[in-house]
Amino acid sequence: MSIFPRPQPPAACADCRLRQTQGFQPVTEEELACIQAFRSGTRKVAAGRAVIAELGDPVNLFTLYAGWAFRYKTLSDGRRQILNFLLPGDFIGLQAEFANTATHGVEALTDAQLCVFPQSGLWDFVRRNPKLGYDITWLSASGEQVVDENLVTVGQRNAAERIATLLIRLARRAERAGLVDGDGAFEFPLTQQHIADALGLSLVHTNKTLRKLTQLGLHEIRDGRLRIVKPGALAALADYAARPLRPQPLI
Amino acid sequence: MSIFPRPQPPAACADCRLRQTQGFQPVTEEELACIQAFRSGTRKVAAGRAVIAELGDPVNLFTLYAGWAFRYKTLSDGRRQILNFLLPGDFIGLQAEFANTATHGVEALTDAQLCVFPQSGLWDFVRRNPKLGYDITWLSASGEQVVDENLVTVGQRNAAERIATLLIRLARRAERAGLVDGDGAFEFPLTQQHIADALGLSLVHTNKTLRKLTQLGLHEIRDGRLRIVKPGALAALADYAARPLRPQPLI
DNA sequence: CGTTAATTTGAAGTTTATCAATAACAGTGG
DNA sequence: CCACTGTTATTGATAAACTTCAAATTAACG
Repeated sequence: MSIFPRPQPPAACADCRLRQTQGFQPVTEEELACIQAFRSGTRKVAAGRAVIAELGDPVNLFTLYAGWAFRYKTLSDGRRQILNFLLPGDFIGLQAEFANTATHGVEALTDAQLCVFPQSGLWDFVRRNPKLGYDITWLSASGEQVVDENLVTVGQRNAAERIATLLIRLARRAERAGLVDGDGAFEFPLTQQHIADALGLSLVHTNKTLRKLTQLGLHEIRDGRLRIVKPGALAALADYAARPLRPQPLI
Repeated sequence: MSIFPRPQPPAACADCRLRQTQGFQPVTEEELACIQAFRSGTRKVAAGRAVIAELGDPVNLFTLYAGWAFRYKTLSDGRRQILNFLLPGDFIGLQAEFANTATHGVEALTDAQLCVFPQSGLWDFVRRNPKLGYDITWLSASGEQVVDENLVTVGQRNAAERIATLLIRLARRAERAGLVDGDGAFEFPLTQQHIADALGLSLVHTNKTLRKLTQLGLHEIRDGRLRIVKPGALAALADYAARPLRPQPLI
């Protein structure tokens, strides 16, 4: 029995656990019905397995309901770049939808539960409910912002700054997703290899730098959980100006 | 008189020079009318001036009609990351729209001509014409793909590979935008500093690496124009698999 | 022309990668 | 419960890539 349960999405979207949190925008009854009608099912993906294969034609869109995942791209010689991490509520598969073929893979970082939507139904869904189409644009634009940030991090920051930036941003997003518990810690399923691949660093250098930050007392990783110990110091290192994360649409 | 004229957008969207090329998806009469009604004017921005200020509340969306621009973010100590380059037909300002405050700046790389749309009118525009809303999602998702690629480049490739990747991708996009002339060359307004800022390299190292590629005969930059001399060799260096660029929606 | 911006080059210094190995840990079957 | 096995984390040593500093050359422009 895991300490991090991964509940299956309920049959009725109205009972969605995520919608009961502050992290997501409210919807009308009618919108909820549209979303429910659009959803074709649910799926469980085990940790380490593909949600979307890096090559091949995707046929589904997903909303991550529980667990963690990440988007990545691989070069032909095996080098892998993690583009971003996905948390509950994130919408998956849009880029592929508009490229008609997957341009990146999505892998489950933990066991994950997903809501499934048929790719072929997207246009119809948007046509019937422009507001939800607008929400999808919102999600797409905000996904791009996350990647923008990551590009700045990888392009301009040194190793310590990169790690500080990653930790602090994940903590913010985990907070919005309601994953942070009473003592300020949250599940942190990334291995150092994931961190390295996300930040464009070697595994060894990632380890040494992470260790340095730990010894400075900036953060703690124990039992698969991360706690930010000195938010101010980490934020300074990351050149991070806190702005409140806004609730996001949930499809 | 410049060798690269920057025509002003015509009064009627029906006369749009861009729509006469193969690079963009066709629209119906009705859609064209919606776009025309959405457009609030045109604007000229001189090379080096801001299209969207990095801080502050943006009030407009734009389509780049002629000229080049780039999106960027700056850290508080001045380090700058160029997120991507913008070519004619690219839509500008979506991310800011959904963040309600600019999260990045957009600067004209050359003199630029733009079509202007009121930010506040976007929802109404989408509501009236879901198909065009869908197109905007398309543009947003495809913008994210470009940034995805750049993140892979900066995170995983070495200096020579980064430069090869940048040159080859810009050449592809320039081709789609109809900017490549008979002898396979196109306007290339980037300074080495821009290249460095886009690739996360120092100016000096960018110069030395660029020079090395030139001496290998892979490309030529002369009189502000770039010609790819050995596409195959450049593509191999960039681990680039050519896939035809699809026509994009044009708002 | 004269002035500023952009490019080019050499030399020295730092960061990060690579190599090689060990230690800690998690899960499995006996 | 323990040995076994594969994954993950840690550490030291060396090499390579890249940055920084400083300065000269070339190009662009009013």
